[in-house]
Amino acid sequence: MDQVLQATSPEIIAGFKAVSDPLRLQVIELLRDQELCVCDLCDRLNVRQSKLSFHLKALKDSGLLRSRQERKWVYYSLNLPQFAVLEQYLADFRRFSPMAPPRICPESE
Amino acid sequence: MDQVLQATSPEIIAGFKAVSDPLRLQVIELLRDQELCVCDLCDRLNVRQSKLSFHLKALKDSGLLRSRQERKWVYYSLNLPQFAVLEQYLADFRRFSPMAPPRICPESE
DNA sequence: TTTAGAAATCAATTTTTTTTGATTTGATAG
DNA sequence: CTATCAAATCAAAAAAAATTGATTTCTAAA
Repeated sequence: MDQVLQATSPEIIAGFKAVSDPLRLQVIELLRDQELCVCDLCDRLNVRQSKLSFHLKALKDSGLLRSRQERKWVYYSLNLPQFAVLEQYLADFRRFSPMAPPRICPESE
Repeated sequence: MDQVLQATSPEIIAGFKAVSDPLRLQVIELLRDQELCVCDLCDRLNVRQSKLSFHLKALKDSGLLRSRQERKWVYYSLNLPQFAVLEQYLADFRRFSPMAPPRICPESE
C-alpha cells in the first residue's frame, strides 16, 4: 500500500530517458534518413566506440532503435512504432483531463 | 566543429528527463484531474517535502508544470501545451523520414 | 588455423543525479 | 512584532549514470 498509482512500463521510462540525452538525440537524428553502422556513427559523432556502444544499448533497450548484422557490421535504424508509443503516452495526459476545480486546503488553525 | 547537429532546446531535454522518472510521472498522474498543493502531493505520494520540492522544480523547469500561490499554499497543475511540444518533437522523427537505402560500409581490405 | 576489423563487454573512475535532514524564506494570523 | 505553517533551499551523503581504456567476442578473410 505504498504504490498508489499504476506503474509505467519500463520501456516507456527508458524511452524518455533515452531521448533526454543530447548524444542519443544526435544518434536518432542521424538515423532519421538511413540506417548506419556503429563505425559510421562513431566517425560522424566523433566519439569513442565503447561510449557509443553504451548509448546504442540504451536506445535499443528502450525500443527506439533496432539493429541488424551484415557481414562485419551492425547497422542501427529507427524503430518508428516505438516513437508513436511515446507520443501516445504523452497525448493521454492531455486527453481525459477534466481539470476539476482546485482542491482547497482546509484551514489548519 | 565538434557539434555536428543543431542542439535540441534545453527545455525539451529537461521535459523528457522529467517524464523518465516514476515519481515525477506519479505527480503528473495526480495533477491530471486537478491542481494540488505540495502538502497534498506529499500526503498522497508519501514522500518527504524536500524530496518532492526537488522533483517539482525539475517538472516546473521543464515547463510541464505551472504553479500559483494562494494564501499559504502553492498549487501545482499541468501545463498541457508543453506536453504537446514534446509530442510534436517525437512526431517529427516519424515525419520527414525518407529512409534511404542502407549505407554500405566499403570493403576495407 | 591464424589474423584482422567491428562491436560488445567489463572493471575502475569520474560525473551527475537523487536523497536526506536541517535551515531559510515567505505568508498569515494572533 | 512574534509565532506558525507551507514550501524552497542548501550542504553533505548516497546512489545512479556516464566515461575511459582494456579485453573479449564475433565475423570474415588470408
